[in-house]
Amino acid sequence: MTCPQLEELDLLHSHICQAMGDPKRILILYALHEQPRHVTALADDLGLPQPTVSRHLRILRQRALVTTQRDGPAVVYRLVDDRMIHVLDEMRQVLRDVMARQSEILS
Amino acid sequence: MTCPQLEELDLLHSHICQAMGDPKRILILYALHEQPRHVTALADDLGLPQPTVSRHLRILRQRALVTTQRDGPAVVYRLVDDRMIHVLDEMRQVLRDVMARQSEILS
DNA sequence: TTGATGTATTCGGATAGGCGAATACATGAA
DNA sequence: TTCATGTATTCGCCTATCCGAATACATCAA
Repeated sequence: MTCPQLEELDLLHSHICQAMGDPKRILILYALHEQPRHVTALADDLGLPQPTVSRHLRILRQRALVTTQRDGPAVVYRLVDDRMIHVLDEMRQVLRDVMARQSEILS
Repeated sequence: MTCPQLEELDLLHSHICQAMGDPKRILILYALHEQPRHVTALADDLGLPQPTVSRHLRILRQRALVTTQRDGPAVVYRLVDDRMIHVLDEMRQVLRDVMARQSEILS
């Protein structure tokens, strides 16, 4: 890499964005913000297959966005930091504003 | 898609995250926040090849994160909305906090 | 129209990411 | 230990992403 500014923190930063760069993972994050949940509960609530949810959760855990806690044979997933939801909300709001401005221009 | 909650806005939302999910694009966004720039200036300042920067800029433009303005044969790129930088900063801060908490636990 | 400058695209190859289906693994109760 | 429940992983396949290198395209001045 010839770009000296690409340091470790930048990589981690982009990893976090990447982790949120899948619509199903965004749904999972919002669902866990609403309430920590077992994998199966999450799968049922979102209408997704359990292995799919489990795979996405692994990614979110590797990126330190969610954490786990055993509950008998089940595993409870919860957000590590609720501020990430705030970040997502802000992003969503900016997106909405930009879209609104664009449709103003087009009309 | 069997998941009814996966609507258009969710897709756009994840597209934005995805757009920021590359370290070079994060650098580009911060550089443009500092100052709008030509493609070549951006490439020089970041130490990246011009075609690479151009390709990344196209992605950022398609996702409505940056906008363009001709300046003779050159093209000036600028951020559509500076709040996206604020979002990135917040994300970075949360990341830092989480990392700090983890190293506390490990020590 | 030609040349200089600046920008965008194409091509090919390598890598990563996503999914369904099947299956392996872990935990606790009986 | 055995079973039931819940979770994680593997496999094969397909698609998406990224890059370097080369090249095409756009704009303006002369």
